[in-house]
Amino acid sequence: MIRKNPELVAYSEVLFQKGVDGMHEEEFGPRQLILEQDHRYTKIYLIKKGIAKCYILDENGKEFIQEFLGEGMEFGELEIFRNKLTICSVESITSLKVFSFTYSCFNNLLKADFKFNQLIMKALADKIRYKAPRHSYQHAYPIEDNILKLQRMFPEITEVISKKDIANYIGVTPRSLNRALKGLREKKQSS
Amino acid sequence: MIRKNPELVAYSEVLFQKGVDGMHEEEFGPRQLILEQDHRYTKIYLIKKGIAKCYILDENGKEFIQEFLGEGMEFGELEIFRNKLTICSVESITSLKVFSFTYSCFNNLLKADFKFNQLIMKALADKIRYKAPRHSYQHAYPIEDNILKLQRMFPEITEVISKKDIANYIGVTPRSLNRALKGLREKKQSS
DNA sequence: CTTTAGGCAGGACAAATGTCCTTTTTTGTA
DNA sequence: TACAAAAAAGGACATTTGTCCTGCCTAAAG
Repeated sequence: MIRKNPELVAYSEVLFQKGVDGMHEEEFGPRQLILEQDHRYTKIYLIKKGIAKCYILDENGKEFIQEFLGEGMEFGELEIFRNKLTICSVESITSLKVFSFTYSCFNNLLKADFKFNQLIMKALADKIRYKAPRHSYQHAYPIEDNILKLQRMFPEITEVISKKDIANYIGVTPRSLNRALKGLREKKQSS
Repeated sequence: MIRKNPELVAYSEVLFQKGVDGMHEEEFGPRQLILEQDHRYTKIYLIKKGIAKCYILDENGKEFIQEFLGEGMEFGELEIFRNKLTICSVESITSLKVFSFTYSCFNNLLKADFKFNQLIMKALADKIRYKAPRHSYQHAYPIEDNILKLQRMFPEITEVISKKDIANYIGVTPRSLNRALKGLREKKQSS
């Protein structure tokens, strides 16, 4: 559930070593807002190290977390294909090391480097494959089942990510998350 | 909410006229299962005419509709990038005319035809942009608001798509959909 | 004309989740 | 160590949504 893409980060490292024009290394501290929803940017980012969250804020100020981004995940890339505003905000959770690509650099790579093109294509397809079942699962199953699934897939989750973020990821209030966690504790004891 | 991509269908028409190898025209009747979840296929489809639904079935047999596909929408393409099983089933609603691409044809086009490559890249990005806010909106707002939004964006929806499908698209039971519709009718009267 | 199957509407109740608080625990800092 | 601020836990109640039925209506088939 903290998504990764080692292949893409490895290949980007190679490109960077080659001195591709328009690629840079950058760093961010924890809890920094990197992209803001409904804005326009001119760079694409790829995480080398650290964790970020990508979320949508609705008009009531509730945040709905789309995904947690780990090594090799890129963001800000959707806006290059159509000239549109960002749909998500991205904020670092831990401190972050990233590669940044200028738009023209990214476009050049897509055109001239078929391996890069393929990797980005795969990354987009993975994002779709990831998003689709997630929401239907969350809708169709009670909160407790969602928590169990999370814990199975990523046991150390509570050590890295706050309760509030976990609740926003599952799409429930912290109150409901607590209730479900209590329910699970009780079931565990009695068994 | 019935998504379209005229640019892609127009360009595919051009490719087909050129006689690209591995492209075919096919037709389906209404309510036909074209792709089944958790299976492997060797073709990619692109809708020329008609409407289909793309949905996920969970273990309890509930279906959650991901999107309604109209002209220019492609499906079966996610599985070509990673060698994986389909995550959705796709079923025609009306009768359907489609182009089909064999995997090798599709791969060749991606590699040799940059315009095609770009169009597919855009289509993937659009799918992501479409899915993200949809689920967060559905989660964050009551059913009535979701219905109003649907009706605003697509007034003739009830003429094409059954109540059950609409409910499965919003992610609620038909009972809840009815309740919400009744609520809306009452509000309308009193105003 | 009757029969039957399927879609649609809705009543009654149960269960899940949200809202609004208060209390407890943890954490960071003077 | 002590204090303030933030995060987490949970009680009480309201609201939303689901489940399980029943009945109505329509259309297609005998």
